[in-house]
Amino acid sequence: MVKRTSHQSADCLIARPLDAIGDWWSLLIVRDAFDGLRRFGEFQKSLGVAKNILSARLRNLVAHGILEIVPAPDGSAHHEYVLTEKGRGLFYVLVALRQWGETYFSGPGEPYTFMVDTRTGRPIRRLEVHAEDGRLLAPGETRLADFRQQPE
Amino acid sequence: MVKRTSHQSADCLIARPLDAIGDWWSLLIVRDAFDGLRRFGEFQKSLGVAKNILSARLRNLVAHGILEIVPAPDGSAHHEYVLTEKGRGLFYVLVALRQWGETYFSGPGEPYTFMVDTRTGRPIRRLEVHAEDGRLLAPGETRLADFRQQPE
DNA sequence: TCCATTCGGTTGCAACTTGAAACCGTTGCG
DNA sequence: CGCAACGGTTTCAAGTTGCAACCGAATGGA
Repeated sequence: MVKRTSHQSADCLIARPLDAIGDWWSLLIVRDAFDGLRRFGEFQKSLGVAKNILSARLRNLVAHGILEIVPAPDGSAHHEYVLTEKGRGLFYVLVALRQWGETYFSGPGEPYTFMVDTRTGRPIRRLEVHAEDGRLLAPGETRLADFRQQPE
Repeated sequence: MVKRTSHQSADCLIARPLDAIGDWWSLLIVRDAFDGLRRFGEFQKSLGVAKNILSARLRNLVAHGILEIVPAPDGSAHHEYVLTEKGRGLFYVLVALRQWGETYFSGPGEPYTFMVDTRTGRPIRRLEVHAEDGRLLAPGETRLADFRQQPE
């Protein structure tokens, strides 16, 4: 997608995930996959993206092990795209993005939706970052550490 | 950045944050801002991005209220870019991305870094999604609900 | 004081990417 | 069979990216 070979950031563990995802469309595809969408046509209708772009993004997501192609559920000759375990790991990224969106982008009067617990239908809690000892950490109360600095 | 006016997804609360951020570079800029970088040149050196691109991304982040320009700390005539409250809200997105990266992209033998509590130097906990009643929710155990379906 | 260098960009331009539309083989279906 | 829908690929114009050159203001040094 992007030529990341040239720009070796100190922190590849943000850049490489971003590179694997590919672009914004891909993340919206993953979101739709969480919503149960599986077929090329479903994604295309939901996102309104050009078919060649969708095709390329799906191929990239499969190549990076985020989606996988499963033969067919109903014996149809068409295949479907489903999230892998790795792909389901992006759940937390989507929750974080969505809560940020809820906080800063939900204008009044808009069709406001939010995430609820499927079982109870009640809203989920906000994400929190906790220290090992359980203390709540605010943005900025963390830093990056080399593994050698860590007691194991 | 991207013409999102035409593709009205059912769930704007993922798409609009993505649109506000702009692109991958922008998220790396925000990450660097969390690491304490503030100056144009610092971002440029850290990311290795072309100056016109960096310039455009910084302008966009400021326009969306994620960064703000502050005059100068040391009386210098140059200004600096710092995270706003809204920008600091992206912390959870970065933590989620990074934990996903740690899980699936840290090859053995690589310079492995991870997030630690600044106070204790110990690793932070993994993000979790909790229901209102505190139950731990796995990926897929949530759905989107319209506010009208919600008891208040 | 004067010159050189760094900082923080803008501009020009070639290469690449994106996206709308047309096309196309296969599948499902009456 | 015939025909529409599915799941793409191809084409091509328009837009974006990124390298490199440039540039003015601020800083530093002799």
